[in-house]
Amino acid sequence: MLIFTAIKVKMAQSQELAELIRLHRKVAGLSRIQLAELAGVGKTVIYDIEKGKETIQLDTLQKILKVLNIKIVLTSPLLEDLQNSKNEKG
Amino acid sequence: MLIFTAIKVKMAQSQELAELIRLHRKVAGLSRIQLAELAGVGKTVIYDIEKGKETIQLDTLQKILKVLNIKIVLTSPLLEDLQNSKNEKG
DNA sequence: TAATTATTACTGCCATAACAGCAATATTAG
DNA sequence: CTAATATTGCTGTTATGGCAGTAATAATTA
Repeated sequence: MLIFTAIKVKMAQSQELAELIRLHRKVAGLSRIQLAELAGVGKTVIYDIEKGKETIQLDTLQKILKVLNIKIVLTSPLLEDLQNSKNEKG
Repeated sequence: MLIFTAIKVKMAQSQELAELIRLHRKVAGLSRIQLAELAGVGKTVIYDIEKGKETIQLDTLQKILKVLNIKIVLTSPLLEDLQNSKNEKG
């Protein structure tokens, strides 16, 4: 488990999707095939993503992220404003 | 600008991508064509997304989100642990 | 109201994402 | 070490996402 220590720093900063997936998969103790089966996608997609492909489809990515317990959060100034004005009421 | 008030609640909860994009586009005062041109994608994609298509490609989505100033953040228990142990050092 | 312009909805075509299958490369057991 | 197993890397094929062009609809103006 120590092997990952090196990756950690890089990971947390870069947010590179490829390494994010790879790290989570490794920590979960899954092979690409296992992850693919759990996510209900082909094994090639896992390979592609970890190779850095950015043109994968959103729903495919979501299936994979779900298995790895990774959440996608969308934020924006507008959304934060809405969130605030909701608490304050208007 | 009040017209959006109704959407707000639904929006903030559902995080539905379609409405998220649509709202941001409207607030920015952009037509689909304008948004498409700014993002460097075809107009059809905007139409598809706002229609609820989930099989768009990640890079295409990112181009659009960038124009609308929406950020994608990925979170997970593992990532939070790494973040914490980084501050405490080990 | 009709005419004009802008925006949105739809369709066929082409490039390619996702797939299955196979080759190459670790990893483990004897 | 070799054999057996697991994992990863790669390729050809196929279904489809993204595109340009067009039709339909909505908004604007006279």
